[in-house]
Amino acid sequence: MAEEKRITPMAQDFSAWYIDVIKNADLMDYAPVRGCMIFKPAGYAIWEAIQRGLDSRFKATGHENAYFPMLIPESFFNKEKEHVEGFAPELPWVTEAAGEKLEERLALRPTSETIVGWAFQKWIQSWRDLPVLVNQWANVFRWEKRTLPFLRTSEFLWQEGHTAHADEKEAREETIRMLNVYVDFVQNEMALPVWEGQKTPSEKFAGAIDTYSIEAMMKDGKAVQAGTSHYMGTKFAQAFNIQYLDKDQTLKFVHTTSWGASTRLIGCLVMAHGDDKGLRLPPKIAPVQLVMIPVGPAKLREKVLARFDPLFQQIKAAGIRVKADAREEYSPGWKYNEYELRGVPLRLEIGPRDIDNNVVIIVRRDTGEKITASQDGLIDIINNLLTDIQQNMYNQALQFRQDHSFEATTLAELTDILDKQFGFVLGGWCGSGACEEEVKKATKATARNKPFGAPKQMPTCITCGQPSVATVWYARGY
RNA sequence: CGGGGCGUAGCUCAGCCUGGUUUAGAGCGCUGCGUUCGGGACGCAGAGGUCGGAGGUUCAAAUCCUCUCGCCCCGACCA
Repeated sequence: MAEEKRITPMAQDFSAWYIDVIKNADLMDYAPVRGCMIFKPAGYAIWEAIQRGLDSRFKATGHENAYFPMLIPESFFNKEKEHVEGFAPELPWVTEAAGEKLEERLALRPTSETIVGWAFQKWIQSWRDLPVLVNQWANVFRWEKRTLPFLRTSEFLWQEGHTAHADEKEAREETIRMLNVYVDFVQNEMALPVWEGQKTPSEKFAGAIDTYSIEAMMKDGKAVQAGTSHYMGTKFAQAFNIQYLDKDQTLKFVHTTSWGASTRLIGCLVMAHGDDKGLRLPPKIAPVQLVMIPVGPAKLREKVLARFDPLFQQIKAAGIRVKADAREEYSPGWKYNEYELRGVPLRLEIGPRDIDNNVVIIVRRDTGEKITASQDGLIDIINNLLTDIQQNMYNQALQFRQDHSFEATTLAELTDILDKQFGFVLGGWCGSGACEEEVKKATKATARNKPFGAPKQMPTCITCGQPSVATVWYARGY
């Protein structure tokens, strides 16, 4: 028997499990530079699916794609104090080109507020120029001390939306609109429930007035910020002098927003849906939704393929992302394991007996259930199954989140819950940074966000017992 | 940047402590041929290494010493 690809059980070592899954599912490879990674085709295909889902939503809300340069002059960062303090420590620099030292060194962008601000200043003169609604798909660099594939890498891919508006009201509406776009995408396509809410001041984006996030729960109970949306007020407008002449004939600063989601969504997908057999992809995201595998003895192979091929064409023509794997050098059993590892939602087997009975065998990745399905009306059966898997995966993730959501009224309770059960803990917060800091020191958990529509209002601060100004989710995060 | 682990075949590693029968090995993978094929098949024959790099010790270094580069995991910092 051949050596099996082995995945460390999730319960034994979650980190090892994660690395095993992404390696065995062939999503990535390590790169020669520390903290950088190669997106292999299977991993990049997931990113493309995410891009499609988000991009169509951005277009539908009136945004256009643009592209700004990756190199940003150092002086740009010094124009906004909080921004530079937030990002300076993790910037890689270009200091030399064509064999000569540069007069001003250039940062590899960690985000593009500065260079977008510079451009907006040139583009905006009149109230008629507003709003400006652009998005870019790009790579950015943040030299983090510690890296983890997809979740935290020195270079990552993302989209960043940047908008400029005439007033605060409009800009704030945009901020929440885009937050809701992320909610819609992640919940409906990635089958992941999230808590949308506002970040506490200490967790804000460097340079923002208000930061909002969506927080998803991984299977180790940790939180991942899966998307963010920021209201910048006029901070960047003042830093880059983005002013317009309003209808009342006075010069005014624009109000800007930015919002982003990155390739860490792929890590979310793995950690929130995966199991000990490997990846599980929700059908709407899965690059391959159905894999077809012919089975049976070699002498009957022609008979099988004679039905297999037209069936494949029929399924493909119906718009289902189907892959046929009729390779003879791998046994069916090997293929079953391989595609389970890769997270393909449905597997279809067809052999001589099935052909005689006018059926196929369909196996669900989410439940492992084997279904004998008639070849007549097969397309409807597949489509219904895909819909059902999508819903089931969401329900499973929601159930998991409910099972790992708690509430605490004291720091001792919070510590106890996080140590014994892991998950998200709802608690009150008095508004002081010191209390947040204390929670962090005691539990390594942070205030993830102040959720909209919290399940319950917690009246007193978990740390100091004073009346709370907000109810927050506390959790350890990635 | 601290702590730990590790660099030997494409991959996972053994060999190192105690230097010399090792002509550097194993399993998987890879190539060729044949047999198999309903849950990770098998036989036979092959290809593949300046033992991460640089110095040093020695008659002799994958093995001992020094330096260096890099990777992974765990902490402090972050999407």
